[in-house]
Amino acid sequence: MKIVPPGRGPVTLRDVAEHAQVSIATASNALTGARRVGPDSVERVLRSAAELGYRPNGVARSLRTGLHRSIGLVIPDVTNPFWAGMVSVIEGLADESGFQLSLVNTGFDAGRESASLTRLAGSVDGVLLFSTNPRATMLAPALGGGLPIVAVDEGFELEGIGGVYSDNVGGGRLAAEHLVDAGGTVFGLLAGPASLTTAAQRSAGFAAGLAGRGVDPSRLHRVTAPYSFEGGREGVRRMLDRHPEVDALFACTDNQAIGATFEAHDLGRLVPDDLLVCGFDDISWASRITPALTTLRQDSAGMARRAFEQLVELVTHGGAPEVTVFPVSLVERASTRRVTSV
Amino acid sequence: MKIVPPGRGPVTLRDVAEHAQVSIATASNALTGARRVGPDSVERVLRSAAELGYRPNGVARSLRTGLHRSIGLVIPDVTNPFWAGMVSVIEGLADESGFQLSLVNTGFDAGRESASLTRLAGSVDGVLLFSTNPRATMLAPALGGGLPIVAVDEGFELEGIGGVYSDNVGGGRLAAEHLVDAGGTVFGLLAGPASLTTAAQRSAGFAAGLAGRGVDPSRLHRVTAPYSFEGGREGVRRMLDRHPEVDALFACTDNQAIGATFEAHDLGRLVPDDLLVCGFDDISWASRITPALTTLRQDSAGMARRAFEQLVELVTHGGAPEVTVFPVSLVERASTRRVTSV
DNA sequence: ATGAAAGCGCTAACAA
DNA sequence: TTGTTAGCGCTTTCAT
Repeated sequence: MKIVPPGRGPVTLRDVAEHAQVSIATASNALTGARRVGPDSVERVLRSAAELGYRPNGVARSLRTGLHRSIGLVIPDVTNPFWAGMVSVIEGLADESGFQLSLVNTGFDAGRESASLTRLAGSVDGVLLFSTNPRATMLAPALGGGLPIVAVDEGFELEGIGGVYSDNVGGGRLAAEHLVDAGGTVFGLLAGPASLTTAAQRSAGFAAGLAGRGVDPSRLHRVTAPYSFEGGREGVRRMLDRHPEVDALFACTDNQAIGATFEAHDLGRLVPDDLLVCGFDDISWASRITPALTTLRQDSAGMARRAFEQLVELVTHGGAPEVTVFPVSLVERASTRRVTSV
Repeated sequence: MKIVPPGRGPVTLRDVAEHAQVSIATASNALTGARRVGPDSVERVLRSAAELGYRPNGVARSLRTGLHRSIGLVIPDVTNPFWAGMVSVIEGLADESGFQLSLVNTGFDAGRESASLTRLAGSVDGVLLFSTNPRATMLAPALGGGLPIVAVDEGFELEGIGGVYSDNVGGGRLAAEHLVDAGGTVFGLLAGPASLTTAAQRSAGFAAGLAGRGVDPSRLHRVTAPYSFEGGREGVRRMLDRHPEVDALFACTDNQAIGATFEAHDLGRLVPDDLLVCGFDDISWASRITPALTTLRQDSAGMARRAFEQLVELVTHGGAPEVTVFPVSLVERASTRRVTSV
């Protein structure tokens, strides 16, 4: 069982061919099934390969075929539970399909994003891009190579690449309507960095939703903060400092919403009684904290799957890039449910 | 600026050489600095390369040199904040050193772990293995290839591979002593799956610590549960169901401890007054929940850095594998601080 | 200091 | 159905 050849390194296709008494081409075809091979030969080749412990050299194969069976995953922050969940789903799918996953964590740095894209171009067949939305021109070099890209979650303003997004505008509107219905009168919007399309869209949807409910713009106060727990803490502090009359808060992200909830608590403001809070994402921690967080659920698993499948499609059959928008749904929990409700 | 050649694909070294009027070998050497090259040639080559937009083909280079400038990261669950944090640190270091990162998420499946190791063997220079601890024999094929491996966090019982671990036994002991000091009288141990070395070691340390404090073994009750929030919930339910007299709980993981805290709350047991709770890891959520969780802090960033550096050392200079053990420290918070303390 | 050429392991033309 | 052979793009002897 351990016939691993003498001194030298790994077994090559040539070794297998010799051992099976066929040409190297036949060995290759028997293994890959690229063209018909006599049943007897195929049998011998398979046996030899197993016996010698042959492992095809992927690098050589890549050099020859130009394919890598590998995709890149460019993400702003693995530490964020929302993205971590999607990474997990995508990794599972990639593994099933025999693709490797090259992970890049940009830390919201647009420079790293474009740099990694150019670097990945040489070693992956395509990339799933959770963009920090750098100007498209920065990415021209990477895209010039015709690297298939599917943008996910965070929008990416460029023609010719696929996209999988949530209905962020609709979600923002739902949040606004819900907060009004729950008894909010003065509204705080904890937006994300301006460069993030999700932040821009959710904010826009929120403002539109309030307007639709007849809320005067003067009753909407906006603050910008990073997409993180600490961002939420710090953001809400600024918000309540400047506008203590705010009694309903929409955060563009659950991370922020949770941070805001804790900070509000530390500032002596009870959620939901003194402050209604609504987040976005529905990460698992949203339902764990007290009070449980009302939020807009994104179908992250569905988006991850769709994005992966579309990328594989682009890579293997080279179809036309598509854009898919997933609906979001309101998940009502304690953070917007006042006991003293009407 | 856009002299990218006619119709065909990417610029090759040959193109650069021709443009610079030197041999292909000289072009290579000018670019990599492998051997001395006349200053004038080096100048021309560099200019040509820049002008043509030359990007070296990493695959071809790998085939020739046998190096990939890529490392594998095999982890049980990216979704777990503790591991996600380490992934983030490692990714940053890899990027700095010009290594790519191939991520594998095993989902605690030993089969996937060994399968991925064999697959990675062909495309990375080494791997950081957060093992689910399959029998070492399963991995023989992967290791036969002489693939450099550094085990991290979860121990891996095999000679000849590096390791970076926390002092899990010591941590377990500290937890025991602290819970005794905080007023615990009957102890619950929420252990992890038997296959995980961290679970085994922390449990052993905990039992030893109790014994050291003169606690009779009959006052220690043990339950096994997955390393997850839900595992913690479900585990503590079983625990309190069978042994309602338990008034101090040690969970092998913060995730479990937090789940346990919430479940205890739902069962009407106040933490810390009815139940002291101590976790392990010090993930960021530990200090966010109410009551804030007492836990054993691991130096995850330090471990990640050490592991990465050791792996790079093994890959580039092939030194001898080492084992490093990091100390852990008790972080005392509200979950073990009774108001009615002595 | 430079060039010519071999070849890493594999797949895909082209022949037979 | 099978074999022979030409490279994929690069690094690296071996000559010069």
